[in-house]
Amino acid sequence: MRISTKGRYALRLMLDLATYSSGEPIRLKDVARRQEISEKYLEQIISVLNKAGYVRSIRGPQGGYVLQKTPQDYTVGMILRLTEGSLTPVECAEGEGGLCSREENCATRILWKKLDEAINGVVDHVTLADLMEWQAGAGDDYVI
Amino acid sequence: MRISTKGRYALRLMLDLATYSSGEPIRLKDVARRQEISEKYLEQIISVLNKAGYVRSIRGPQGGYVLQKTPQDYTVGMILRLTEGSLTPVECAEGEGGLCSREENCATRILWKKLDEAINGVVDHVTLADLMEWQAGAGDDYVI
DNA sequence: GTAATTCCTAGAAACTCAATATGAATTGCA
DNA sequence: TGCAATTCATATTGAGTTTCTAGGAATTAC
Repeated sequence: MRISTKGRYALRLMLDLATYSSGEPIRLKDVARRQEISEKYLEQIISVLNKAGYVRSIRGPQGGYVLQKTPQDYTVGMILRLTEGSLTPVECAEGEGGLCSREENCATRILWKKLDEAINGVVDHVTLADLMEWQAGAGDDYVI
Repeated sequence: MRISTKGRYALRLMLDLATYSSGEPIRLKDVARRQEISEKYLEQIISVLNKAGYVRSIRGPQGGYVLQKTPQDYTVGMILRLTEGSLTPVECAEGEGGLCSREENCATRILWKKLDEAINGVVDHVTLADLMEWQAGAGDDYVI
């Protein structure tokens, strides 16, 4: 039950854009160098974020990317779900059901729903702005 | 970030053994029929549970499996970790660290630790006995 | 001794992951 | 106007994982 590199890199990418934001567009090459991630792989990842309107791209020399909104407008859940797909641990735990004949009286489904809620409780309440604060060193005593 | 069928089947297998326990050993063939899971696949899964001492096997005719302990002695976390491997969402969030050069001031690591705690908070507090109760229909108003 | 069961190992088809490769499109600037 | 820097789009690939299936060996109640 691992978060893939795609989701993790997307998060670091967005956090990098937030951290090094200065009005000027930020080149992917610089993100790749700072985060030690392949630039080509980052291209694929940011393409998803771009199509979703999470970042704005400027082409050509002096081009790059900027965040579309402020860091507190992006939850970790938004970014992970976009790049990673659903975060629900079991398919039958999302939506209203109808996927499984065993659904009535299915004890494990109740379990998966609880697990889903616990995961959402974290990812939907932490924002890029929180990550920036934690980065500054105050992370250990932050409580959700 | 999905739980694989192996972990889910292991849980249903253990729950089935708990539910249909009667002193007599329970044949895998019956579990397979009730749970609609391939018997051959179940063999592989129960082999892990057997080696870990979670179930006891009786060979030969009238053979089968029985739970080694009572249902409240098995947490969902024990069963999933055994069959699924670690449940930690990102490798660097388990143990004491030393895996990553970026570790100091790594905001995302703090996030992954929080997510890990949230997941453990569910799986380490729900037992097979809880699942049995939920199966009986009282699931919806159960609160951890 | 036979049939019912568990036990063991190998293999295979499909899928996912984590990139890499190649080149086209766009555009600021000399 | 043309060059170079950047984003954009698509295809491919190698490794690994998942989810089984296959075949048979070992054990044992009757």
